[in-house]
Amino acid sequence: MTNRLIEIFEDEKLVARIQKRLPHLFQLAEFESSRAGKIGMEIGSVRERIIVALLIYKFGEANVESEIPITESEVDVKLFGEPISVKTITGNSFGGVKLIWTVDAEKARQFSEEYQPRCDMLFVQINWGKEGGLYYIPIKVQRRLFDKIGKKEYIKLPKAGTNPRGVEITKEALTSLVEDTETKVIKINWQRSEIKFNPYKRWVDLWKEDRNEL
Amino acid sequence: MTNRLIEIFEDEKLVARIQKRLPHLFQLAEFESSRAGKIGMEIGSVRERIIVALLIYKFGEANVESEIPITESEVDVKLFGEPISVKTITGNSFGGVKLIWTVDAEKARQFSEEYQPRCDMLFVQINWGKEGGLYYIPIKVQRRLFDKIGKKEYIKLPKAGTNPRGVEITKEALTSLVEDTETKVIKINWQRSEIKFNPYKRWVDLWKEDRNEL
DNA sequence: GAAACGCGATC
DNA sequence: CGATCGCGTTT
Repeated sequence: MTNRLIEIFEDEKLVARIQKRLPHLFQLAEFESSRAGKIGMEIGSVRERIIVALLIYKFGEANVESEIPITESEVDVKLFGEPISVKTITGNSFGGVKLIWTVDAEKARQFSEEYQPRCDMLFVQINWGKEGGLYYIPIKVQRRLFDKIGKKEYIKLPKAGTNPRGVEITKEALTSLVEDTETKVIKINWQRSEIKFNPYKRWVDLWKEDRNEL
Repeated sequence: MTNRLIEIFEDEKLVARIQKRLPHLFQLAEFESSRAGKIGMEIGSVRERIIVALLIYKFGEANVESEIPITESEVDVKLFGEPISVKTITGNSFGGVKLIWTVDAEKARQFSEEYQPRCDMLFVQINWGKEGGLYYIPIKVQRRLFDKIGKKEYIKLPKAGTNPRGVEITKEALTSLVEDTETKVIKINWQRSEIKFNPYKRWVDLWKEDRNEL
């Protein structure tokens, strides 16, 4: 199977559409995943849905397998049968991206012993008011770097005595992946649009509504 | 400040509305928090929004402070200035409810040394096809039990060498809280209604849409 | 009942 | 930077 993800990056009209529209869609996602203006980590799942919808838009429902259990490790979606992991992060730094959401010291160490890149990755760097991008990091790029620098430089274990959320890829490794010549990117200028949103209104209306069937 | 939460449980029309409508609203929440029919833990935040909307519906926006950062520990909302924690769980057992989402062994132990109940609790037991309920567990009930049985029987630490998500209240403690004579309950018969939902449709439509401003 | 697992922002 | 924290379901 040749890799089809690359077609997104070569489709000029689609690239333009992504550049125009992704910031707006991700902003909607923020409203729906926030409380008191602070974004929850579950934003990641909503953004993933937006990226999967992009795959469906480009390749058609028949070629996008989205029926993957929500707690499946690593794989989020399959395109023409090939697994893809979707990861998103906000800011200038490439630090903090989790490979697995495990904190227990022994389990984390065990993971790091067994880990090997297994999945193409779609990585979105959000950077409001600045530049970021949508990156396609092929599995072969990940493997090449992993084999070159080794797990000690590639994987960052949760620090004991603190309150982390999982095992990370090091900032240095992710930076190398993103800069690799075989990594594809669509640069995105993250401008906000104006949106008003009240997360409770919908539910208050449903509580108020007079309907006999409910 | 006398406690106003109790008014929900004494308002017969509201009780009837909750019994009729909560299952439907929580079912909507499930669709929006699922992938491949499996529910993600973030369902808790959506259900919380539904419960907060209920407070707004009953007491008015002016008396419900919902502007609390999403990563605030323990407190989810304030009613007439009093903090409330909202917790939800599915099933027959009262096990697995987290007091804090910390797994690191040292931090978890430290939490258990310092913990004391500080918040009224609204607890929803979902039990599809069976009976469950919406419980109001006053802080004084929590404190009385905590002082009686002690932290060792009240708090369950994450088990080392496994992959847990945090520090729990023991099943035995939560069962006692729920059965306390000062705990209020609205019994709920969790019947499902029929709903169709495609989590990607909305986003695919937004990708397709032809709009110049986007 | 025990053990598995998802999702990064913020101060 | 280095530290903090939210949300339970499923097999």
